[in-house]
Amino acid sequence: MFYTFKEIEEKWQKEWERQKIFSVNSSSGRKKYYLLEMFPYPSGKIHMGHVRNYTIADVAARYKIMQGFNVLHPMGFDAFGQPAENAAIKNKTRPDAWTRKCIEWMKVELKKMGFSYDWDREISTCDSSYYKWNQWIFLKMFEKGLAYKRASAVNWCPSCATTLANEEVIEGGCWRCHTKVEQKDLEQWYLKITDYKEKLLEDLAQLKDWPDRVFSMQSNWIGRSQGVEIYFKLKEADKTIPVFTTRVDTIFGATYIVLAPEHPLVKKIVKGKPQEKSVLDFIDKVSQESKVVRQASDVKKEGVFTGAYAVNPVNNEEVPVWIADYVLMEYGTGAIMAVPTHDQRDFLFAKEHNLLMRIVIKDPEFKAQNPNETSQAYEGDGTQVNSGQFNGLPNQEAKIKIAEWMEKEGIGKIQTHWRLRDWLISRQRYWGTPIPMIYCKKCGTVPVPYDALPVKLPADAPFTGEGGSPLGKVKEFVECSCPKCHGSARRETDTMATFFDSSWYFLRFCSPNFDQGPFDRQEVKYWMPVDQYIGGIEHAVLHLLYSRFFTKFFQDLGYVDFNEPFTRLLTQGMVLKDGEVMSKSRGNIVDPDSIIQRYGADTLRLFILFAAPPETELEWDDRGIEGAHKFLNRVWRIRENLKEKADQDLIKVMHRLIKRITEDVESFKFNTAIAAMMEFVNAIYQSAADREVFSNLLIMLGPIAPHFCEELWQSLGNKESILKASWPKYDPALLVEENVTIVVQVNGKVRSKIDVPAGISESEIKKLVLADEKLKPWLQNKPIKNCIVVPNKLVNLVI
RNA sequence: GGGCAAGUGGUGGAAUGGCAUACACGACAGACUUAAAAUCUGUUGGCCGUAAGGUCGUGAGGGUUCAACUCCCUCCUUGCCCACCA
Repeated sequence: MFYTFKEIEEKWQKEWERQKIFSVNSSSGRKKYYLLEMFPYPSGKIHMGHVRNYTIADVAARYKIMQGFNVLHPMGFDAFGQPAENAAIKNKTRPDAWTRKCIEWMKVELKKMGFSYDWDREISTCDSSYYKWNQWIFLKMFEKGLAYKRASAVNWCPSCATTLANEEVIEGGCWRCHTKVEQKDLEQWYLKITDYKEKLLEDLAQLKDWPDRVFSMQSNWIGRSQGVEIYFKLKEADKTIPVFTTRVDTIFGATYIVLAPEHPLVKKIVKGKPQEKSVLDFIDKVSQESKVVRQASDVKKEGVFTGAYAVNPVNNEEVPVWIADYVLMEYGTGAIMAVPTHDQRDFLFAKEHNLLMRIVIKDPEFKAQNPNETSQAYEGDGTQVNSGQFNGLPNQEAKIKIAEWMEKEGIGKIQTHWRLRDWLISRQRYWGTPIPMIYCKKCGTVPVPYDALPVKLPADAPFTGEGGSPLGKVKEFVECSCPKCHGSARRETDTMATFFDSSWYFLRFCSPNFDQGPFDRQEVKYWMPVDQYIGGIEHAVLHLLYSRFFTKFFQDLGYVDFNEPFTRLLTQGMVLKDGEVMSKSRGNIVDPDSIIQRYGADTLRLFILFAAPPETELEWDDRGIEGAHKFLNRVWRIRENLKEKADQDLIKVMHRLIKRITEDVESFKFNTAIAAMMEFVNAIYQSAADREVFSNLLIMLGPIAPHFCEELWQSLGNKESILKASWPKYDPALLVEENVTIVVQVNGKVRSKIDVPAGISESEIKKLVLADEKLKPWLQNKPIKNCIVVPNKLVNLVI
């Protein structure tokens, strides 16, 4: 006999919607709880990753509702982006029509899962009522000098025909299509996220409930490194070359310096020298190499001598100036001091080109003082040698002393360098938020006035896929009048990166229809910050960093009174099939809808929570889903055998399990919570359960299998939704056992178990243990050296 | 190259100093059935043993401890992040 999941699920989905049971407002007297999942890109179908993400969140939401919280649990769509445009090119549709259809399909599937969303708050970033506020935020940033336009070498994806942010380049390829990224000189809009680098790094410390992984990924990405900028004077010209180092303790071993080939000084210092031609040839060669090739770590380090010399300021030694491909213009000062004995790259380069080496840090384990005897650079700690007045100091101590001394002497400056770059947000794409800027021949770059927002995206544009901004081809869009002089002017035709849209959507959910600003400050004050955020680890750097940046910006504007948007973060693991990530290209996709058809949403929810803890990878198993379904049927049948009065022992078991399940659900250990419920059900089958016992089981299973439990709850005669029932409490008095089983070990090995009354004294336990017949062969009258007693648990006899 | 995480039965996993393998899947057996499915009830880490029981066992090796999957050190493997970053 099976429960009829299809009818039951449809019935309750309709009922929840009719009652508007998940609609919330800020005027409730209850304590707020804001639960948020990373909103999806509307591709049209939900996949197992979505199911897992949203099921985890839904259990938490329903649990919090039952705990009496005022739970905000919204859903929306990150609707701008390239796939819509690509689909438009392929299927000859319009991106907005395609996107809206996808959203409708997706909503149907999300609703079939029974998720507890407040659909009244639904937002789509492609609605002008949303992206109007993207433009508003952009203008505010422009006002504050945080949005600016500059020409520079940018990452360019030839396949997507658009620029990419640094964060969107993964191993030299495009994050979306993996095409090798090229460098292109373009004038583009940037956001000055670097203004917030210190705060973004420091405030990570507040995020105690974030996974360590995300924490370290963010701090790696921001990449603070402390060191010294050292000034090397050029010998023949009145010029100084600053270099940056984190190893100022090795300065006395700096026997040459190396500039990046693009370094502006290079061409000046080689002028007229015999080396001029070889240097220019080398620069030419390097410039033709792509960044990817150049950054591959196995490539041999190449370089040439410039013919110039500089002076090492600590010992006035003349050192040759080289250029080499392994020095990058983008990092530090674009020039390095080379210490071949204590840096492996410098070592290889010096060997190749026969450059002077000098040991300045003595490896405590290694006796050689002659660099020729070493086969690699020593990068560890040691004692200073050949380092003038700093000889004999441990290098870590010398690092500080040398830096201070150099600052005093005016030959160096203690400095901090950062890896974080400004955020490039211009995209040469149609399906995004138009950047609200106007170019006037007379007035220059002029922002669109606030009251002229939104700058609406024209309904259609010619997509050729050939690159260049499609908006540039829409005459009615481009041509406009200058807000200042009213003369003829042109609009900016690039659109914003879609990560802009998702950097503040969590604020919009607090007041999704507010039209006086991006959000209602009172509502935000009530709901924010997000108490629990749930999503994929793939957003650990991009989206989470940008959202933190926006939040800090709003704080500086005085619009919010907190500095971090997400108090707790849970990053759910991926769903695998046969050990591999489910993907179309691998052809190992399991479609959630087919599982819902066959077993129902409740079974799918139960399985996906039971199969693995939320943070770890989950291996999809078709047999496991059968098991989950069987369990629900087993619960269903309990109702037929309810007794007038439950067995007293079962009640005790129940209280113990209420404790365990509550603790597990509270800490998102849904897999063990379900295991405990299964034990509970096994205990019921071995015993006699009554209505109350069964009700408690239903309430606790409710967040996991909501339709199923609502139906049984109603069949017990309850008039209101199970969501209005309060979470069961356990009676601590019933947890106390009269007898406990004590494990008896001899020399750490289990040899016996004895039942004793709970809470008896150590000496009584010892007496009982020594009387135990089972232990006789092990003890054999050997003297007992030690006896460890762990109350109510274990005794260990050491002989 | 650097950083972080993980490694437990046939499988997913549980236990974070105190009985290793909870719970489930799978497998095997029994009950019900003309039969099958479903359901219910058992058994199920390896080795030795008819059994009682013994013994080995949480990637490998070492250490701390009365006691280690758990803490420390070395190594191996896998995954993720960063990376000619000075």
